[in-house]
Amino acid sequence: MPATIKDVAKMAGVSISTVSRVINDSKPVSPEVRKKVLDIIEEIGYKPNEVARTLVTKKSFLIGVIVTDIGNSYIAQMVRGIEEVGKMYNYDILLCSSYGDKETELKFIQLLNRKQVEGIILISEIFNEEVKKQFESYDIPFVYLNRYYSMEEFPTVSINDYDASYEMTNYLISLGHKNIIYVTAYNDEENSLEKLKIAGYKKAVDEFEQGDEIFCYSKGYNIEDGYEIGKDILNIRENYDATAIFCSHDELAIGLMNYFIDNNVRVPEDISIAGYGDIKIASILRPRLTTIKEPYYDIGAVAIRRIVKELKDESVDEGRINLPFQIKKRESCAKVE
Amino acid sequence: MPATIKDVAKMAGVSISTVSRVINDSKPVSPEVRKKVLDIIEEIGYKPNEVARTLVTKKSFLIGVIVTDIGNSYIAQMVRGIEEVGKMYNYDILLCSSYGDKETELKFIQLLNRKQVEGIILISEIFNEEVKKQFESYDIPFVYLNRYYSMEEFPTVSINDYDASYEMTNYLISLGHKNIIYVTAYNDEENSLEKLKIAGYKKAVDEFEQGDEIFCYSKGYNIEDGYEIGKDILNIRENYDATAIFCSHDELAIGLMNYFIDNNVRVPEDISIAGYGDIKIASILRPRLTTIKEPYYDIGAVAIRRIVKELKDESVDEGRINLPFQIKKRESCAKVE
DNA sequence: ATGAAAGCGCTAACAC
DNA sequence: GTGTTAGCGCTTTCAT
Repeated sequence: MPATIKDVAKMAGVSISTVSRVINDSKPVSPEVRKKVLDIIEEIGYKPNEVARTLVTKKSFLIGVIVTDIGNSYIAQMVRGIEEVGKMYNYDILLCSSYGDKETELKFIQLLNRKQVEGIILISEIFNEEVKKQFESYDIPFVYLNRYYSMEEFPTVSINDYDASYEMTNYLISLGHKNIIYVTAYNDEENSLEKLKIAGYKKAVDEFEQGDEIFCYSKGYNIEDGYEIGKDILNIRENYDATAIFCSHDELAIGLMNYFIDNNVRVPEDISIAGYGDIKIASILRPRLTTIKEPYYDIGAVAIRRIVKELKDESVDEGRINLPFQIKKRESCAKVE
Repeated sequence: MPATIKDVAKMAGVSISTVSRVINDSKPVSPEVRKKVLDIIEEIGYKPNEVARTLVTKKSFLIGVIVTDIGNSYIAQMVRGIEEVGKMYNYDILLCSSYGDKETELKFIQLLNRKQVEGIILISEIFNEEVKKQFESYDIPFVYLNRYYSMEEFPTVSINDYDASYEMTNYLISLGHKNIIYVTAYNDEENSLEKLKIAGYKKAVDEFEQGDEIFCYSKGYNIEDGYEIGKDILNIRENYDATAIFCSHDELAIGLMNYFIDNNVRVPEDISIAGYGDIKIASILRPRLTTIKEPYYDIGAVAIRRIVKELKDESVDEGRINLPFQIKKRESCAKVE
């Protein structure tokens, strides 16, 4: 059994309140007594029990983070941001993985509440409306992070996808590309962020007036999905005289690039490819992927910053916080000769 | 304020002990009373406070995990294994990042103890002897995971690096390679696992009798370090007539491959490259990297399994647990013509 | 089968 | 400046 505050008090010949005062610096204690207590603490290696402390102070210094899968590099980056900023305010991270399951997300929200976390950040990849009700019944700050879907009126932090998509398309146009294929798995889902991204792409193409809107639909947003549509893309390229591809996610672009390498299509000589996200691997690959940098680390950092603020009763910006994005111009996109 | 067990008791017209009994199924309760209590719980949405529970039961159902950086994909994989298996036993993960700092590792061990975690898994990349003393003063199960250094007598789980390195070298030899360069950042550090890996490489080369041991030293084990030694490697290749490179870590191999691509050296036509680890990106790159698969997910899974066992007072295998590895034969290594 | 009461380790009035 | 005491929300004897 580890030593308790009682043991310290007894050995130091003082009351437990005095011990509490010295370890918390909460009230003045005479220098001699303070030293005595500190010595005993050192001697027996006493460490305050944070659980007992939490029970009375109502402060657990714990933030619950529910992720889809920490194995996704962009999620890992977000968690890094959360963890690192959280630490600045003495908060620790309770990590749970939902693996994309609705019920699991819900269950973890409950569990984290029972564990008395002071706030929750949900990093999801699905649309789960029930999460709303769940949170309404609890009274702790939370932030909702989702790269694919938006949940209305939910505090979140991201980038302006419409602008980002618009800018990237314009960049491609500025390179001399006329017909640009937009690749997505969008399937008319109500809350999909793809709506915005597609709108941005369309706007740029419309304004340009010289090219067509061309869409190619993948099964999903993973590398394999990108690889699978490689053949379709090649056909579309012939039919529409397309010279560039704008993928709604880096993963799709990477899968596609691999398909091209495997089939002797040169990037960017034969075709240019742009992605969306700037996941870690995007700048490691050859050619390096031109893409939109979503600041994952910062998104996590701002998310927890918001929670900490709310916990301190400071004013918080309502709803969505948009962070700046960047167009990363790299070798996968070239000028049209 | 959330409802407490008292509220439930009052509303149900029973004592708090009875409520406790129904929520824990710890002792028989008459069906009518049970139903009444359950109804009230449902009605007011009562959720037991796990912190209060922990204070009396001494079970926090929390495992502390200290990582170097969750942004490293292999670490993320380990954490996945820990989290997923932990969940099977109702354990949650308290995640802390040390970013490779000795003092931070130590501080987190203390912090986690104060938070009453039931076990600790330390995923480190440095050699930190003080961790030993730290753990000796606490009395909770722990596992030490480190891809670079070994800590004697510490419970750990990994692969047999000597065997793995030996097998990979032999595989390269079987492909017809005579002179194989071994790339490492090994600098004579006492507890480096590189010792074992180098020994395995040497053994295979010695037994082969037809090639030379050739070493190339990088500054570190990261992608950039691999890229930086590209020029040296090319020189060594000329001088020693080397046809294959065995990198002590995938990251080095990837950096090197990028250097080659950037300098028009073809892999595997001009030179073969093998890595060590099988990090996520190894099988995404083109050519896909031949490497040794360290089962990161399983390593994490076994680590927490060990802790849970110890917590249940089941017998645990002492010290090191070695998991099987695999030689992943992919396109970065080819037969010598 | 149920309730009263002690106590987990700590903080925070409240006295003195 | 220091000690006494009442909880925090819960589990767990111990009676009944």
